[in-house]
Amino acid sequence: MRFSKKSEYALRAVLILADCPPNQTLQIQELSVISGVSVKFLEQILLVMKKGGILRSKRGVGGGYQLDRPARSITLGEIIQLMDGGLCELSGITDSHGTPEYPGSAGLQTCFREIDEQVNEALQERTIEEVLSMDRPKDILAFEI
Amino acid sequence: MRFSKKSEYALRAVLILADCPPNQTLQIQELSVISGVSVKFLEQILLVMKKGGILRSKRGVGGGYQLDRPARSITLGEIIQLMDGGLCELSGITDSHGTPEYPGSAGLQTCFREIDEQVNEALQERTIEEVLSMDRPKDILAFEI
DNA sequence: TCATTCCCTATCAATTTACTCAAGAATGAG
DNA sequence: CTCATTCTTGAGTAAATTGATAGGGAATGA
Repeated sequence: MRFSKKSEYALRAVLILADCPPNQTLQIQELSVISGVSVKFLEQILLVMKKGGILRSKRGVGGGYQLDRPARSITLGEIIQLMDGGLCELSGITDSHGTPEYPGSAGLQTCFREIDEQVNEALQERTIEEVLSMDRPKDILAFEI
Repeated sequence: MRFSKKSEYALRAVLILADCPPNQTLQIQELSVISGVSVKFLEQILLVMKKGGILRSKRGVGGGYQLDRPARSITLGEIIQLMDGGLCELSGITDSHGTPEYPGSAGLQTCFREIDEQVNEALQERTIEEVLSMDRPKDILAFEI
C-alpha cells in the first residue's frame, strides 16, 4: 500500500529543480547527490519525466535538467501517474473484472472507488510549488528537530 | 499502490459471513466457493482473522466460522490493518527515516501524511454492516447490469 | 575532434505476493 | 473409544514486481 520508489525519487528531483533559480540547469550528478539517489537510477526516472513533458534537458558541456513549465502547474498526481502508470487504485477491489458476486461485493467496490477518488483528487490538487512552500513556513518560528 | 489480495479476500469472507443468519456457521469449503478463493489460501486468512478477534471458529462436524462480534462493530480499516499489518502509508515518503533533506522534503512528508490520514479515517469509519447495506439500495430501482 | 552530458536498452538480484502442500490437533457422533 | 470431520500450523514455491546496475550510443559545443 505504497507508492514506488520511482515516484518518490521523481518527486524529489522535481522539487529540487523547482527550488533552483529559473533557467538554471542541474546535472544528473548534482541531483543524485542532493536527492540521495544513484545516478543510473535517476537517469531512467528523469528520462521518463522528460518524455512526460515535466522536464527538459540539454546535452553536452553545461547541460543538465530543468523544469519544462512552472512549478505551480505541476501536480503530485501528474508525476505519480507518469511514473507508476496510474494513480490510486486501492485494490483489485476497485476493478470488478472476473471477481465473483458475493454479498457486499458491489458495496465494497463503491466504497473503495470513493476513497480512490478522494485520494486522486488530493494528489491532483497539490502542486509542486505548494509543497515547496509548505517546507518553509513563513510566519511560524519552526523547530529544527 | 493497492491492497493485498489477502485483505481483499478477508473482506470478502467477512462480508459473506456477515450476510448469514446469526449463529449460523460457514465452513471454509463453503466460503471458498462463494468468495472464489482457494480453500488453502482462505485457511490462512481466516486463521489470522480469528486470532485478530474478528471471527470465531468451531472444529469438528458441523463446525465452521462465524463473526465474533456484530457486523456494525467491524470496520474495513480493522480488517486491512490486521491482514496487511498496517493501514495506508502511501509511501516510504511518509517515513522520513534515513531520507536526505532536500528542498520540499518536509512539505512532501506533511502532504502525504495528510492524505494517509484521510484514507485511514475513511477506512476506520466504514463498517461491514454499512458496506452490506450499500449492496442493496432500498429506495432506488437499481439496474441489473 | 574530443570531453562532457544526456539517451536508451538489457539485465539482474532481492523482495514480495499469492498460493500449495502435508501433517497435526480438536470436536463430537455413534 | 474411535473415527470422520473440520479447523490449525508451518514450511515451501512459482511468478511477478521492484529497485538497481551496466554499458554502449548520440548530441553538444568548445
